Amino acid sequence: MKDVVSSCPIEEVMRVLSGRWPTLLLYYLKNGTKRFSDLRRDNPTVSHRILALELRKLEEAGIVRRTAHPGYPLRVDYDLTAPGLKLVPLIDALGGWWEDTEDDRAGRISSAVETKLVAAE
Amino acid sequence: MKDVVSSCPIEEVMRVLSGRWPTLLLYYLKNGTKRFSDLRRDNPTVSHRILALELRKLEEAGIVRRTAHPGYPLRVDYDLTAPGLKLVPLIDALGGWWEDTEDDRAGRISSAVETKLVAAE
DNA sequence: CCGTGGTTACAGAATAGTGCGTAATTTACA
DNA sequence: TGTAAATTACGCACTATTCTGTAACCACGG
Repeated sequence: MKDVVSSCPIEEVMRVLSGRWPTLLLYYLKNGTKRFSDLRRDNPTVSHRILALELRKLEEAGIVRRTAHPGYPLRVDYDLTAPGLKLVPLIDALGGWWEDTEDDRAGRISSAVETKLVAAE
Repeated sequence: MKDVVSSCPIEEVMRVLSGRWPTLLLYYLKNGTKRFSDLRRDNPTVSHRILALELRKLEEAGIVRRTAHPGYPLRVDYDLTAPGLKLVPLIDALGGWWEDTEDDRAGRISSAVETKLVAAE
């Protein structure tokens, strides 16, 4: 995949929010600080490797803050940065949109454009 | 992977918006109706195949409307449905968030904004 | 033959999951 | 008392799955 120097910020946002986990992690982190194992419990379908990678990606994007406490057993906290917190309502808005428009999207009654290949006879 | 019947709508939204193209297509379609070849021109890095697939995904999600005009040479129009139009400002908001929080995300100095990156170009 | 919108077939790239290893301290238990 | 096992947050190597791209083909009127 080429590294196009995208002109629009939307492309850049999606570079970090794309995928199944980023928004979910935002969702769980908005309730407050969580540890690695908490996040794994919150959503058991993500593998530890991917969770670590996704968290690092979010950290590098400045959305999540990682705090490693010295000593053993290791303890690492994750929480949202200020930008991360500001992002949450936007993500929620997307979820709201999905629900609000459910009928409209599913029904697809949008118009009388039923001109479907009338090649029949 | 398993098909977890995701409890939260956010996961479902991301299922359709994830990836590089969906939001970009939204972006181009918000200016009005476009044909397949227009969209290819708008954004030359997407392959023929992927564009067709992405458009179909968006159509199935009820975000984009496909209108095939009978006759040859083939002609197909794409435009946003009502839900799709409502989605646009939300996507824009994400872009705005990305720009607004740029210093904060990059600098990660959550209390003071000191050096603004001067993009000299 | 060309151009349009789309599909299929195959290949290669990207992404995700599994399982093992690590570190220092605590606990388990004969 | 000694030794083994658990804990926590990963990293690494390997495999499995999925995604994306390329190329070719179809339909048809001109």
